[in-house]
Amino acid sequence: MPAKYDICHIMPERYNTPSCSICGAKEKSVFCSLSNAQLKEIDEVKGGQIYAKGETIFKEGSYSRGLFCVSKGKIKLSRLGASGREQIVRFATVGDVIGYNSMLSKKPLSASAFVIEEAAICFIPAETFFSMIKAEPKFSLEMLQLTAKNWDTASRLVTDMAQKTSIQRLAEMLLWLKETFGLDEDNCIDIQLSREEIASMVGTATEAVIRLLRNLKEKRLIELEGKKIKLLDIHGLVMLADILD
Amino acid sequence: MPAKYDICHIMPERYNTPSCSICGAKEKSVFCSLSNAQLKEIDEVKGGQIYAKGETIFKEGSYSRGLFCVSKGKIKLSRLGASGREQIVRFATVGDVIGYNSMLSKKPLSASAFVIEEAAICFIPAETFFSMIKAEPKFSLEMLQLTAKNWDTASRLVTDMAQKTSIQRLAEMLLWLKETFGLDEDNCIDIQLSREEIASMVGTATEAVIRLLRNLKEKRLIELEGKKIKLLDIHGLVMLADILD
DNA sequence: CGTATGCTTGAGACGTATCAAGTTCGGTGG
DNA sequence: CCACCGAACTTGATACGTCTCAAGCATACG
Repeated sequence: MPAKYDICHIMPERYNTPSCSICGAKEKSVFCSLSNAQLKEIDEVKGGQIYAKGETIFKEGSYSRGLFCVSKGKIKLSRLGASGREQIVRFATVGDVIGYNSMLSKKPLSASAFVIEEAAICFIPAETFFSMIKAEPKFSLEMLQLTAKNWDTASRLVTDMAQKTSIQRLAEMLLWLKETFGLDEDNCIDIQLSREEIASMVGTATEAVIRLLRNLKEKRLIELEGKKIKLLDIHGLVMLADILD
Repeated sequence: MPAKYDICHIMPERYNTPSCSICGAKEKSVFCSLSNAQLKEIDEVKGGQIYAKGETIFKEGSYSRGLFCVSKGKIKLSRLGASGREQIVRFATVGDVIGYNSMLSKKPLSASAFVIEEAAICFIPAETFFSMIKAEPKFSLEMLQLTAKNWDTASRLVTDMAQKTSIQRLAEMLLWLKETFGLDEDNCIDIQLSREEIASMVGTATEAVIRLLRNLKEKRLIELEGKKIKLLDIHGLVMLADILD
């Protein structure tokens, strides 16, 4: 894991932070309901930061006194299981906010955030967040809907993890990655993950992932070329993931 | 599954609903931050209902245009996996609110709610809820913290389901039940679940649960007497669940 | 060019699901 | 109150899936 800079969260701008009002992430994020004046207010207090691939944005167990907004890049959120194995619980990309859970509960962060693809991330202090909540009910609602959606996704994951076989989970995860990061012009999932990282999503061993990927390839559902995964038959993957055949 | 009454949610009072201001659930719930005037407002629009053991409060796939507040009783929230197997994702008891996720996202309910122990439940319409959010930022925050906590719990469950062996998951679930429902004077978990229901939590077959419970008994961590489960060695259960030995 | 890292393959052991009996429990009606 | 019935629970045997370990192979990088 290369960690080129050692960085803490409260930071001078190394990155020339774009104003929230022109940030591409705005429209896709919970902040879209805020007024320009309120966005200006955030601009004045936020910290911006560029993170290289592999860097840590925050670590499970520490505290967050604010929220991170992803302006660019791809992030994985994972936690350490009891045996020390990594479990990826969520991904974040442009427009997503992360790290707010700990700020809300005032409890330690329950997951770590690592950069998968170079990222630009802004940090908004808790006080600013809370004052927005007070001032703008629409924003409250937006945040509520977001957390509700997250808990929904997570509880769906619980069912999947508990009931599906590993190949079904793998199929499911590929579809999830497709939803989150999209496909490139070749129908390949637009993110590069190691087999180990895929294993940490599926909840299995890397060896198993390799065998299962080959299995999917033999079933002509996917095509493999290094780390690139091309989806040949999305419907087939859905069928497999849901035992609908 | 006895279903003595066929009931829809929008309901005349069959149950003499207690006023929110004197309801035992209030202090333990998100509503504690509301003023007496606001509670009165809820009183005027809410519907109250008694549910017998086994009854359905709402079903996965349908829509909720409000939120249910548990005034009394014990509820399980479960969803159907792809193979049609039940997966319990959460429990609710006095002071908990359920069914709000669908109201917020305007998407179908992602879980069903069944009564485990006779329950009294109030229904608060979405419009009232939203007006409270607008009027009372403290309440917004309370709700946010709640949904955040739920998503946290769920994501912890994901890791557990993916990584732990079934006996560890069982130990974990017993501890979870203890936290949720407490112990009676005999150190028995204060809820009666069938082996099948335990299986739906742990994510395994009922036969496996039986064998695993016996295993825990042989390890002198629990004692069994019918459906009652006595916890002999809580620390031991924690150790087992976390592989810390 | 050599070393490290990630990837791939194989063989064996373990855990868990499944199927097929039995047994006990709880409620109902005679 | 007892006998009966169905549901829930328990047990055993077997098969399958998956993890682990061990080794070999490809790839990336200095």
